[in-house]
Amino acid sequence: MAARENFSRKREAIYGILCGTTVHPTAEWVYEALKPDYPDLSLGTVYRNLKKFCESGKVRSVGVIHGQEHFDGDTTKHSHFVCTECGRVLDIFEPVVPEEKVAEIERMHNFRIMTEDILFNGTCPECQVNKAIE
Amino acid sequence: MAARENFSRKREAIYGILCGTTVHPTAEWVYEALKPDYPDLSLGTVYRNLKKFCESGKVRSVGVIHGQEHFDGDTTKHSHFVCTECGRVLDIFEPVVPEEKVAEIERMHNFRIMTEDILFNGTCPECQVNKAIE
DNA sequence: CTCCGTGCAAATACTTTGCAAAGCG
DNA sequence: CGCTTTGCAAAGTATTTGCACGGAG
Repeated sequence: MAARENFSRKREAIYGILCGTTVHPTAEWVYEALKPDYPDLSLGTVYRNLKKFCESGKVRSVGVIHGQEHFDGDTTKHSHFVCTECGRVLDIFEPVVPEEKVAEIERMHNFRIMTEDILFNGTCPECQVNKAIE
Repeated sequence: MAARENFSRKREAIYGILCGTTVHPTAEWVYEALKPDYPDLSLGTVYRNLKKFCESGKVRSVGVIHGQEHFDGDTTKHSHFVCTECGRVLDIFEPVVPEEKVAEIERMHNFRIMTEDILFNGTCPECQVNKAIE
């Protein structure tokens, strides 16, 4: 490899790209996106770091969509929309579950709720247009 | 095999067990549960039928949890709670997302929303007790 | 005979892991 | 030097698929 680009350089890059995109990438996507700048990057490293980020809470998993896990560098509370046509994952920042509803469920079932994953499925604007054209 | 238990018998059994349990099983679980009664059942058949059920809408996927897809024979609208300790998946029948909220999001983003997957993560009553004991 | 459903095993797809080499302080 | 991070390739796990056979109409 070139010279001295080890240590956290790659890790930072992985984290950076996660925070700098809104596409909710897969490990593969991150790998491909970083390869030009880090030609010797390995997919295993991407997986390892993504896992680490999730465990430490710096990154959040959107869930497994079409067999691949998608990640999100934005850990603030928000929901997602998955287009069943193109597979795109989009953000929904409007709150959808009232706080008191969660508290109520915790009380009724005696659950301790830590996080919530809200996923809407349907057709995104672009794909609605495309379908209309065909 | 015994004699004449082919055709849709196994398919019915798979569907039946999905509707008759509340554990939100994986393919593997269904396979194990049915093996005593259908010793020649194959895992591939379970996967094939689960997929078919999901496509036809008779069964719903709860999502991939700990690397395995979980299914639900109850397709009425409800949410789920996943215990991060034991992995259990429990039902929440209280509505959590107000209808009008969904309509509002559809309008604002121009999405066409077909389904929603609501997943809460946390600790179930049993595991809270177990953790308290340790 | 034809079609559908199946068992079995091979093939995929995604992700994890062991190990030795290399970076940083 | 000791600890961390990585590349690489092998291993692992979950799921899908090809093919030939068996049962139903």
